[in-house]
Amino acid sequence: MRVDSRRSPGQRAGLTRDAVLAAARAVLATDGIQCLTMRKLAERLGVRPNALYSHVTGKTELLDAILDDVLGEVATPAHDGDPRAELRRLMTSVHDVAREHPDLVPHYLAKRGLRGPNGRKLRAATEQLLARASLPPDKASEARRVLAVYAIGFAAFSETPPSGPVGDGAPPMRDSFATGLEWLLAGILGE
Amino acid sequence: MRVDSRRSPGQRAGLTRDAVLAAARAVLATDGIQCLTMRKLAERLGVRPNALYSHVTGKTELLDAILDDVLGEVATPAHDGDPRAELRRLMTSVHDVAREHPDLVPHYLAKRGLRGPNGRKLRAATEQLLARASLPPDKASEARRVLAVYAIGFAAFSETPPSGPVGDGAPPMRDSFATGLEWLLAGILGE
DNA sequence: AGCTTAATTGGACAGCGTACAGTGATGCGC
DNA sequence: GCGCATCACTGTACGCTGTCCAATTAAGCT
Repeated sequence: MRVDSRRSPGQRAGLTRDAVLAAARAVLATDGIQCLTMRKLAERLGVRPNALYSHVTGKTELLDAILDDVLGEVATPAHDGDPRAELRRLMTSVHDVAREHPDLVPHYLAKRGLRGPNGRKLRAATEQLLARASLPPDKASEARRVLAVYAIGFAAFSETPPSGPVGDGAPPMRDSFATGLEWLLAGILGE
Repeated sequence: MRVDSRRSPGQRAGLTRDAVLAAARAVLATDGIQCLTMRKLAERLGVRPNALYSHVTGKTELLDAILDDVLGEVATPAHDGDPRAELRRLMTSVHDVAREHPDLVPHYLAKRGLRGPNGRKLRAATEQLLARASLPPDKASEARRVLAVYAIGFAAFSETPPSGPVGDGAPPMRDSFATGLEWLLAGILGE
């Protein structure tokens, strides 16, 4: 991936916004968010740091874009399944995706909201499922918020539990997530 | 607060760890976490930045200490009340405190866990309430985790909602929190 | 072919957290 | 009360960060 052929000013490296995003995601996956720095990213792309700013307005926009990309990995619900089952699958998928990209969760929580297109799609899909479960719109948006908070918030706590001595009696995180999710669904949809 | 009298090396400024923490909390409250920098903090205390390192091992420890301080603001539950009501009050207090210190929430979520003494106290209190509601220990720790995730996670989403046009029909955040909390308590304690 | 546009470099700036060595007041043992 | 070790603080500096500006040149359009 690294192309460190020296270039004089004016020479092009053939960068793309997508290439930058892909490289950033690679760094994120292998080295963590601490190492995702403009300079390291540029070095990996064989480019001076400033070059990135031709394809990205800044670091936060970069992170926003990656975040929305990742949100696209969430499994979209079927249009005809049982709403309760689909909601369960959808929120579990959200939770799983969040856990696969732990470094992004704090950034997501800091930005508070699903601003990108994939995020909006996700929000719409959730609300549609709640509507199909015949919740009135205001109840639906309330429930959607509760579910989103729960799914993402849980992911924030899930990684690297301190895990003192081996197996401190607590059930694995994902099972705890499923338990709480059932409670919430019961409250939202009635049992 | 600012004492910018020049000092030559060797002269003392009479700093205390508590003074540093207090000043940090003040900066946090008035200017936000972006402005909470070692240098700005030192300036406010009329001191060179390095001086802080005599009372604090680094910035992250500083934040940890503040975080645990803040956790001390949570209202501790009564020892004899109805467990369900006490749990409701306790988690609402956690949520309120988290909302009052929004900048700390991401740091809390990044650290994942209640490491300081106040945090441990909080955890113990919650688990005790759950035990008094006659949950077996493993169920109790699972439920505690679910509740903590919910209360803190919700706070992460609560501040400055994008709030497009005035009043977009969604109920206020705190009410949504209460609604979801009832759902969870119903699931945990049975209804 | 000429001209505009956009990608890239070189260099720089301000800011960050923090380490190291020196200095001198403070507090403790006698 | 004296001597000495400790510790809080300054001065300086290092390496790192995100980002801006001007100069350079390739690519694309007419």
